[in-house]
Amino acid sequence: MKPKITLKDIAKELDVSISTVSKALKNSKEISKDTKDRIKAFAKFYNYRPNNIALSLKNKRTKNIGVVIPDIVHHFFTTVFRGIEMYANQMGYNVIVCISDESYDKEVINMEMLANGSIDGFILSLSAETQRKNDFTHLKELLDQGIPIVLFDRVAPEVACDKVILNDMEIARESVEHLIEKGSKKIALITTDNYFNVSERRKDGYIQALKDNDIPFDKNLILTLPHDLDNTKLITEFFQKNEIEAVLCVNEIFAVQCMSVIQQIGLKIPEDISIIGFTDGILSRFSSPKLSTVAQHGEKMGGLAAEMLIKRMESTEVVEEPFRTEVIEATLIKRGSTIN
Amino acid sequence: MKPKITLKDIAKELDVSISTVSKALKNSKEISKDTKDRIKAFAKFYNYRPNNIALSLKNKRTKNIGVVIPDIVHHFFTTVFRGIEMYANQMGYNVIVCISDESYDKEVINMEMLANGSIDGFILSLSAETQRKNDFTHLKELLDQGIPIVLFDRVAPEVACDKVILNDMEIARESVEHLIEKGSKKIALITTDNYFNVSERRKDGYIQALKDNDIPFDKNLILTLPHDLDNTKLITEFFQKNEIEAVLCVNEIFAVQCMSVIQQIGLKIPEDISIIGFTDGILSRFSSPKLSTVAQHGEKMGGLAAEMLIKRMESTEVVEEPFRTEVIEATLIKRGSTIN
DNA sequence: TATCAACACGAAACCGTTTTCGTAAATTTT
DNA sequence: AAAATTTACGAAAACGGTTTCGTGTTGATA
Repeated sequence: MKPKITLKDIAKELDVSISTVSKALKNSKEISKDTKDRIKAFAKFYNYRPNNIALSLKNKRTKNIGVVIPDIVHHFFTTVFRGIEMYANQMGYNVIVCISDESYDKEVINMEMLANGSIDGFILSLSAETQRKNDFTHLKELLDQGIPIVLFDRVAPEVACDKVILNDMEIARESVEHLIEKGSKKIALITTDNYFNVSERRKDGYIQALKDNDIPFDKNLILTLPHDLDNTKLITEFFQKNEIEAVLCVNEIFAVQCMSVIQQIGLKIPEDISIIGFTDGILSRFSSPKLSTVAQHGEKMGGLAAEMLIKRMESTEVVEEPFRTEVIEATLIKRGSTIN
Repeated sequence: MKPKITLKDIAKELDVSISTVSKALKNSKEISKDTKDRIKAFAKFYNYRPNNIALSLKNKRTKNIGVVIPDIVHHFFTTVFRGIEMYANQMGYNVIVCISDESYDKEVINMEMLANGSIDGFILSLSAETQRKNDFTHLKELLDQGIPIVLFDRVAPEVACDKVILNDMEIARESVEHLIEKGSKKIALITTDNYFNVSERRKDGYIQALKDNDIPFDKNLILTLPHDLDNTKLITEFFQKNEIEAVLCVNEIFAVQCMSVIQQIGLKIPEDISIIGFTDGILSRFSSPKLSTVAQHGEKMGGLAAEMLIKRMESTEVVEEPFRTEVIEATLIKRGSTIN
């Protein structure tokens, strides 16, 4: 076992001072070529690398980004994370991940933990509970301490910081328009009450599309499901009770569950019922028929969030730039569940 | 903006020494109750929290774990990561993630980066390229420096460290046995050449099961596919060329692609052909019929890896414990793709 | 009353860097 | 030859903590 070598070790070994070693390795012209060569050779031989922790303490920056997401076993968050990691890595940053597990407390505790020097800034998506409580004091305090935050997807207007969101309402409207174009009038929305603002924005888009096309809004055509469970029974009842020609689901799991139920009932997709989901994950790509879905471009979103954060962290401007909210344009991918 | 407060700030303000403040906050009995109360009140009021970086430098431990995985947009790795994060968090550790993207260079660079003080230990799964090159000097060097490593799933015998693996061969054998029990003899294996040792172990199990049941091994019944692409054409050809009664796929994507092709051809699952996949992800749970699959218990694996790592990191034994290789028992989940 | 322990605190070292400043010695300028 | 400048390096402070080791002041003991 050969433990890491420090400047002090080199200094002692070569009988020079620590400062000389430090300067020599940084190629300072204060040091003679001779000495520099000796020191560099020695350092190289023993594979010297400066200690990140010491550097962090000295420089008051860690080159670490804290990422707090509600869940990692979830295609959308996974892709966003990938985007963050790739951009951050490229810029020489490391990423510390905490999973809030949709819990307010975990979100708060994790962020406070990391905020005490471990990271230079945060990227996060609010937990369900945080949205429900509408309590953002933890974020505000961090911002107050001068720690930059970028919020993505599940954001809150109450928090003054940079944000990256999806044009949820727009794309939901566009999706419903697509269904209407295919001749459907009785269009259902299957949604969740978990992700307040995102779901809300999608619902608004759904309603807007109906309005624009003079289709009366029927609240019975909206089904609100608990998240991620097996909702087969509820969905079956829903389809038996209502004559439905098309469905917009706020995620791909609901969508494939719908498809299953519909096919079970003996109806054909897309001939009898068309379906559109959200999240272009593997479920959408490998279902049969393939699911028309809203691609949320998670990687792009993550990349942009990281870019905004790093830009702010590295900014030397005395007067700070105003906060921006960037909108990622979602794409409706038309596949077999809406077209033949 | 109120910047973080330090011991020095408190000391100056209350006109005591830094050491007194430090001791008071740690409830040292060296300090009088009076002074302690004053200091604690002040610290509480200004929300004092010790700086993690300073602590790390002093204690020579960061309470950070480095996790290096080939890919995050992948159900299995995601669940393992979740297991790691949960256990680590509970034990007061944070997790720094790097994605090697199946690249040897990224794996090496990321690990060297983190090894210079940022983390106390690693949990990793080898990148495809690393396995191909069979070069583990980067791991050996880190171990040599006294940095503990736990390898999971994609491991290498050449590296002397703790490991957590799946009983791949056993469960593959068991899966094929299940297919044989259902009356199948012409059993195909659809595999990938990417993950050398894991795939190899599964293949061994497949062959073993055939041998145990006196079924001749036919190399034409093994289809090797490139990873994660749309292999519909290759699969279709494969099924047209060979009379197949059952299939074992080394992941769930191949399995649902198979199911698609088979249903397209007009055959019934499981009546005409049975299918078993690996990875109990959403694809398996939401396909129709539901896919029989090998649950790899990723969370458990991650939790165990984290437990082994933390145990070793926190061990104060002078003479180190011998390295262990723990085996996670996979479970074959029987669903509609093999039974009615 | 001299001795001694207990008490309550401060000084300083240390973790591993960077960086400012000071200063002998060598070299150049006048 | 004296003065000024350059060269090449070291001492020390700083980042924010912890911890060891004094030390002056009490109060108790002999």
